[in-house]
Amino acid sequence: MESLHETCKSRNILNTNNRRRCYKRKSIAPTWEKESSILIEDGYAWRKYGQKMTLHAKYLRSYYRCTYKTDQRCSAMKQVQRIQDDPPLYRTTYYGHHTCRSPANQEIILEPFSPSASSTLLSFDNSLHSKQENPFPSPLLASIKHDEHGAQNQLSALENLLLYDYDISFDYSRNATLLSSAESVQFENVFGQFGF
DNA sequence: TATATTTGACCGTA
DNA sequence: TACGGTCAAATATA
Repeated sequence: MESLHETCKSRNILNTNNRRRCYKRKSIAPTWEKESSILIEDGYAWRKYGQKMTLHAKYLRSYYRCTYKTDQRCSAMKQVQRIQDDPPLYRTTYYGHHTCRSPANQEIILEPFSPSASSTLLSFDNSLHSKQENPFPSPLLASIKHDEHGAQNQLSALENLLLYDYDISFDYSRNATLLSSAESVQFENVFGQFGF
């Protein structure tokens, strides 16, 4: 297989200092996508490598890749697009999976939910069939780690829900709602069960 | 000094 | 050819 560098050389495409650049663009489908009223810290180390104003968007789109992309060949990337101003709403799209083992993701400790935030919408791609394909633990699951005792059974039940092709909206009034299943089901006091 | 972000230009794809 | 994704030099920050 020809390397990118060799491809560039063979095509006479040069690099910096009067040289042109050559790179491959991703052609992969998003791993998953999330909309949130807050910019949730997902526990991974991201490095911003660009931002762009897109045609039909009112706000800049930011491009991030894993900090350990070069060190550990981690291919994870994400895009953050602000889609609404009031209330603030962001769409985060993830591409690829983290293959890095960094201090940041060996022990994921996330910020607690902001009480002022109204809701978080998680949407899972059809290709998402296992927990391992989730690019990072859900904020809910990560937060539950703080509760060392109990909640394991309930956690498993919720975890299973997360693995299905549902849109689940968690709000901070301690309710969780299935958004896209055939039946609209609301889980009362979900967070209460976990001691939130 | 090392690392991260900004920013304009380059490049691939539709 | 327009648009969006990426590069990399310049700049900012710790």
